Amino acid sequence: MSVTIKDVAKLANVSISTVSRVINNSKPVSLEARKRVLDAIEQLGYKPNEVARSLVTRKSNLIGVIVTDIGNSYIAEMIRGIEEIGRMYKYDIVLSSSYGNPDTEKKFAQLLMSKQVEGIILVSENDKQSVIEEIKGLKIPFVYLNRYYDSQDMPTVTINNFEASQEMTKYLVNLGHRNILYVTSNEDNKASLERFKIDGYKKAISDVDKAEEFIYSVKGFKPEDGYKMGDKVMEIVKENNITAVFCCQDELAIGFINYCYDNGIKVPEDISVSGYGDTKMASIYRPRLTTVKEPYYDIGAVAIRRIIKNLKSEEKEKDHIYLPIRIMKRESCKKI
Amino acid sequence: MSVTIKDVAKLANVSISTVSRVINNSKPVSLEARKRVLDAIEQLGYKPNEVARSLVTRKSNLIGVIVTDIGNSYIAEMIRGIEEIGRMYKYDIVLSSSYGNPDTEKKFAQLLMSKQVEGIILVSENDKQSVIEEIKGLKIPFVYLNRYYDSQDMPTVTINNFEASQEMTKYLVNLGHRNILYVTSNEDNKASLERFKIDGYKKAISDVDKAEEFIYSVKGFKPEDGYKMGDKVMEIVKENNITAVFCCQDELAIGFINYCYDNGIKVPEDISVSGYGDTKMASIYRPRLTTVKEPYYDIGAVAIRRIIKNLKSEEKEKDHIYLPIRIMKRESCKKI
DNA sequence: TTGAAAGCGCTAACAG
DNA sequence: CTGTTAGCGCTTTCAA
Repeated sequence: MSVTIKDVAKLANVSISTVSRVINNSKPVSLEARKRVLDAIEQLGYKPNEVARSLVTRKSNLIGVIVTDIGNSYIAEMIRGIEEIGRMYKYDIVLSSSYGNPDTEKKFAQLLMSKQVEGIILVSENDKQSVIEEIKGLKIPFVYLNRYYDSQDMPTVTINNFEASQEMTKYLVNLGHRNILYVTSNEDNKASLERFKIDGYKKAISDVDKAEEFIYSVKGFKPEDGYKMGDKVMEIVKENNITAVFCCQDELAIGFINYCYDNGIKVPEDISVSGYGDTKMASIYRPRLTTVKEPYYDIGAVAIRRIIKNLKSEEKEKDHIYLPIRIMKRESCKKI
Repeated sequence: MSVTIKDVAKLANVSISTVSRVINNSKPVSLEARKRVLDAIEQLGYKPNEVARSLVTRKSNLIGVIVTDIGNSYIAEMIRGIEEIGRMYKYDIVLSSSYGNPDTEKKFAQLLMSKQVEGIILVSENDKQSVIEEIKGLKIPFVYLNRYYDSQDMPTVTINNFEASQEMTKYLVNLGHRNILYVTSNEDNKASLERFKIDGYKKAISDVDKAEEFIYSVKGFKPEDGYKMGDKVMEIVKENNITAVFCCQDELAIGFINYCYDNGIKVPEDISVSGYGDTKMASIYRPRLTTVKEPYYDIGAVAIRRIIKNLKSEEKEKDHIYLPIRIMKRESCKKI
């Protein structure tokens, strides 16, 4: 069997309490005893059993992370932030993928609870309030991350979508574009963040003479959806002399550029296209995608820092934390 | 505090042993008692404390996964496989990112041990034997996954790189290419899997009349590296009438195609380019990348299944498991 | 079929 | 400064 605190105590000729004390630096121990203990630990290769420790301290040093799908690069990026910062505070993360199913999200939350995780970060892509309620009921620190939907009075960390969208539109305007098509998705859902983005777009447009609003709504956020919308979008583009298409997500933008590529339409020569998110793809793809940088890594990092802070201080902070965005000026949008 | 087995026992008017028995179905319990217990559990919303359970059973139902960087899409894909299959067997995964540092890998292995993980999967990108030795010394089931380096007598799951490379080369030959440049990386390292891939390439070339070997070696595996090699590669291409470039990794291929894009060289019209891996990018990028599908999801899935099998049966299986590959015939390579 | 009791490995009073 | 002891919540003999 593996070596326990008892073995160390015996070898060092002290009681297990003393060993515990030196491991945790919880109480003064004579130099001499400490040395003997340390030697014994070294000699036996002793590692405290964290499970036993957790049982008594009720601290597992585990944070549960429930995500939709780690295959999404933006989620992977968030997890990087979560993991890296968590590590700094000696927290490990246990990962579960819900693949978007709210019931699975709930089930995982319960599962994680029974593993005694100290906090939960939920990266969701749906707007089911019931999941949030369930997790809130768990009475452990909790941060909710959702790229698509808004959740009232939830601890979360996001960007200011109104400003982000406005900024991007302004940038396009500065490039000389006047007829800019904003492609939105699921904007009918009241919880959708799209309403802020649309407002930001509208605001920017309304601030400019001779600029006109054009909004087109599609279903879905995937590259395929961006591809499929191609025909219709190009129709609108032609009818209205549109020179720039601002897509509400990078994936959509890339799908649309793929459509353009396949149909002999040159980006940005024939039309400028911008995205939103700055997923990994955006900078590797050609043409490099002009987009809004939503700082996924930082979002994850701040989320876990919040949880840890909460764990330490018991005091709740304000619910929303807004992180700054940046316009990534790349090749897919050109001056006209 | 949260409800414990005692509370359930009290409410159900039985001893805690009985409660334990019904939870675990470990011993017969009278129908009547069982019902009372079940009711009590229901009523109190009791969930067993897994930490306490682990302490006595020495089963944590946790598998430790150490990866280089979850930001690599192929690694994310492996993790998906690991997580999804692990879940089926009620295992949770705890994730650590080493960012390629061998010492960190070792440290995490120890950390995971103290959390009582039942097995470890290491997704590494270096060839440090010492890490493997360390983890082997932990005496828990362990699978080693490495896309770049070969590890003798390690439990692992891979593809047959010789065959994969041979297949791809054959495919290019069938497309009509005779002068095919194979771009390798780090081939000087004895542990590199490149030697198998190079051999596969050579074999395929030598099987064809009028086909000649061209091998170019670069440093690194990233898109940037693929980009940087562009000038030199195009020089070689021109000198030798090369019509196809077979890159040893997708990332390299994409970087190279980016170079081509930026320099007005059309792929596949001017030159065919193939990759290796079939990372997520390969099918989204334009032109869609012709490549070897290395089944990352399955690799992860099989890896954890091995661990679980091992846990159950104590018997060791053979060390290497080979998964089948596929040539993904897409747009970046054309017939000539 | 059931309950009492002994731990799993550790921390944290408490007494000295 | 140190040792003894009582648990943490649960599983598992052992007797009944």
